[in-house]
Formats: sequence, C-alpha cells, structure tokens
Amino acid sequence: PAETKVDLDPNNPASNWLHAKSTRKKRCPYTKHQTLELEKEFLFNMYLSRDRRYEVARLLNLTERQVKIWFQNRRMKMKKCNKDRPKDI
Amino acid sequence: VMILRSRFLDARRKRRNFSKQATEILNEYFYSHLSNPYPSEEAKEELAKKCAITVSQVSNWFGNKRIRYKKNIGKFQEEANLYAAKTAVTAAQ
DNA sequence: AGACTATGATTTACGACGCC
DNA sequence: CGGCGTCGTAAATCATAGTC
Repeated sequence: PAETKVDLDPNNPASNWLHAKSTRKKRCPYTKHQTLELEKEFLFNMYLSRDRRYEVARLLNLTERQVKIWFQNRRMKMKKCNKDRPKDI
Repeated sequence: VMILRSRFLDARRKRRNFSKQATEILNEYFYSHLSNPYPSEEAKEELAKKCAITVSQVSNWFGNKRIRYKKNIGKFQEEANLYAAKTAVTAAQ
C-alpha cells in the first residue's frame, strides 16, 4: 500500500480556483516595431477612434481587437505607474 | 529629465528578493487560504504594510504564487505542510 | 566564472461588470 | 442590444538575483 502518488486534484488542498478557458488565445509577444508604433499612437491620443484603430491594426498586422485591448492595457499601465509613483521627477 | 525618468522606470526590473520575513508572511496567508488564495484589496493593503512592500507587489506575488503552485503542486508540498503545521500551532495557542 | 534555477515584474488576452 | 470603458486576473515571458 504505497499511495505515494501526488495529489493533482483529488485531495482536499482544493485547487478549485482553476481558471483559463480552453479557447483562450495563447499570449503572443508583439515585435519591437509593433510596440513602438502602438506607443507612438498612444502618445498622440490615449483613446482610439474606430477609424484610427482600423488603420493601426492594418499597418501593424494586428486585429482590431488586439489593438483595442492593447490600448486598454496601456491605460491601466499608465494608471498603475501613477499610483506607485505619485510624485514627479 | 526624460533619461532620469526612464531609468527610474527601468529600475523596476532591477528587483531585489523580498525579505525572509515578508515571504514568510505572504506564504502564511497563501497556505492558510489555499481554498481561495485571493486576498481582498484591504487584505492586500494589510499584507503590504506588514511586509513593507507595495500593494502591487503583493498582487504580483499572489499572481506568481497561484500559477506556480498550480503548475506543480508536488514541488510545493513540503512548503505547504510546513506552513500548515505552523498555522496549526499558532491557532492552538 | 558560467550554467542553471528561483523569483519579482511586465506583457497579452479575457471574463465580469458598468455606462451610455 | 452592442460596444467600448475599467478592474482583476491567468498565463507566458522577460530580466535579473541567487545558487551550485
């Protein structure tokens, strides 16, 4: 009666906090060029119009959804930076 | 000025490992809430204060811990037992 | 010193929920 | 209703610290 096998799910440790839908797209790091262009666009305006989004997506070979989400994430990043470092340099 | 600013931001990646005491506190919370290791904003603030780190760092720590624990529960078994025993003793007295 | 591992931080991609 | 907003997070990846 060994029973030495590790508990991957049956036991009580209760790892019911699993997440992740199987349909989720794997994270794909953007190229330097893509990131640079997105940053430039963000500097120009933090919020993207529908037309502008279409253009940026076409130019960078990303989907409009990816561009939209990139801007959302970028705004959150800016907010987080301001929170962690309130004072100016 | 911009150079200084960017250097400050880059410096975030020049991290230092947290102190042993801070890691101890975070692990105690994690293993005593294993069924739901998602501290509230208030709990994060309290942990941050006790550990002398920022709330963001607490969030990062839990994010990393949850995924790394889930990815290899076996590797963390010993650590889990250790903290389980520790909190049991604490609870006993 | 160099290879390898641990760990904190950052980057994509969503789900949940809100507002218009 | 639909679409874009924020918030919190998963998961992958990055960059460096720590160890052997």
